[in-house]
Amino acid sequence: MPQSESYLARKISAFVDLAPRELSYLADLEAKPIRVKRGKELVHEGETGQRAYIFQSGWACSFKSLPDGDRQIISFPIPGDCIGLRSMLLRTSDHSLAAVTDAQVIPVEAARMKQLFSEFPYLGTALLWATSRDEAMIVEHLVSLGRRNAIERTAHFILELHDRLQLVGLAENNEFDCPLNQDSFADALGLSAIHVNRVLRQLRTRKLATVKAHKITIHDMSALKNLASYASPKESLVIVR
Amino acid sequence: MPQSESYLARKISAFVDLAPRELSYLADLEAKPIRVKRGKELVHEGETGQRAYIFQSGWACSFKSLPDGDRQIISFPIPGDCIGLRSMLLRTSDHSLAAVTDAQVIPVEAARMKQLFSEFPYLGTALLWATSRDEAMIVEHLVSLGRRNAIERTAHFILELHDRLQLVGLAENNEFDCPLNQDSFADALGLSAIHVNRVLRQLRTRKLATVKAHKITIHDMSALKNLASYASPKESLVIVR
DNA sequence: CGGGAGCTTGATGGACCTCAATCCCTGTGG
DNA sequence: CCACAGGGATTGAGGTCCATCAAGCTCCCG
Repeated sequence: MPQSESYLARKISAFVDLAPRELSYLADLEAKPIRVKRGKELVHEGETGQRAYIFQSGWACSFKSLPDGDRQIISFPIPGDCIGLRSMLLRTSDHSLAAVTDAQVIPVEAARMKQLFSEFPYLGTALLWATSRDEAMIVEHLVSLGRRNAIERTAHFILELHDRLQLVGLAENNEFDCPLNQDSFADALGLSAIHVNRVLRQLRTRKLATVKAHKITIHDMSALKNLASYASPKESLVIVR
Repeated sequence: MPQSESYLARKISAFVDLAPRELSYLADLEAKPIRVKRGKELVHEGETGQRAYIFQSGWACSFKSLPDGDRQIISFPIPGDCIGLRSMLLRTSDHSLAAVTDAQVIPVEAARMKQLFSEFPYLGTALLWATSRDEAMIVEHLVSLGRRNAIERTAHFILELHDRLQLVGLAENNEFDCPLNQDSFADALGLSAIHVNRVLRQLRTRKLATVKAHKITIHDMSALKNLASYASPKESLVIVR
């Protein structure tokens, strides 16, 4: 998308007002995205030499692999997300990061990030806030895996995707593009792909949501939220300038 | 434990050298702990007005409750842990925090924390690093819930507890005190208490570990690690002073 | 000595996995 | 235009893991 404002700026601006200087610094930072092919592994688990990534277009997934070949997907970064801010403090990455679709990303070196925090502390705080929000979603994901059954878990996941995409303007009329196949769903939800299929069919049959052909449509938002016991995140940044 | 140095200082010092000024600031910060009774809920989900807590003694648990009464435990804060640093940026807390045993904690107001970060940035970074480490463990917990079966999950959990306690000197000879009952295990591991019981019996029978009467003993560390596909965290702080 | 919380064990059933086969769609080369 | 291949989606059958229900047990503490 050709745009005057990045997805990240849009996301942050939904909650706090950035000064023109901050916006232009951000625009400068995001000026030269790197193109990444679908399937490319940006970060490999255990790798050293951290950098953060700001996603401008495309989807990715962060995951951990187990010895038996299984993998658990932690989250799906989407445009506007800033990945790896936390693990910049750790010597080695605790998870892998791969592009799900062709994507454009901004790699941000640790030194650059330090500069951002010292020169634009409020912008830095806003970034931290945005990533804290993502961490909170990881916790919610953990709750899903621990205490929700397959259909609740799937419903919750769909609603979460919807809210995240809506925040950056990539969802409209309870509908959004989604490049994830049923294997990806399975690896995120801790289910088998086959069972994901059955669950999706059930959601379709019950006229709650349709997942197919790279597009997800939510037919009955309130029933779906009810099924998943889903509460929309309504946080806002608490630190004042 | 009567001590000249706090658990938090000990944990941080295991990885980075703090200056005497930083250590004394920390000691000052931790001078007046609050006593908390077993079962006391320090933070309630959805509550506003955040503060952080540094644990000096006792165990706690952070968890989220579901409408049907189930709960999922996110983590068990132990002495030396700093809780709620992340959620200080969010208006409302995304989870509850309750004391599992009688405990002593240091509540830290947002203003105080800001002061710490501006006056002792390196100490602040070290704190962030320590909490990042905890976040990484939450991710590992998520992987357990998604992709490990009951016995692997339980083994992994025990090993994680062991490593965390060892780091602050609360585990010796593959043995440590643990106030958690089987219900707590169940709520953390996403299992029923009954199944936890069977799994623990199996661990005992297979001479891997014994969990009983507030004490956990690991009999065969390498076999247990192998079963859980557990890798000890070996991070260190990457930012230099 | 009584009560209660937590632990233990058995039996049954359901949710979800695994294996296997078929089908559909899309892209590719002849 | 068609044949073909391959990834993904779909459906069925059978088995496993773990939840649930129900009951007794043990230990601690008043």
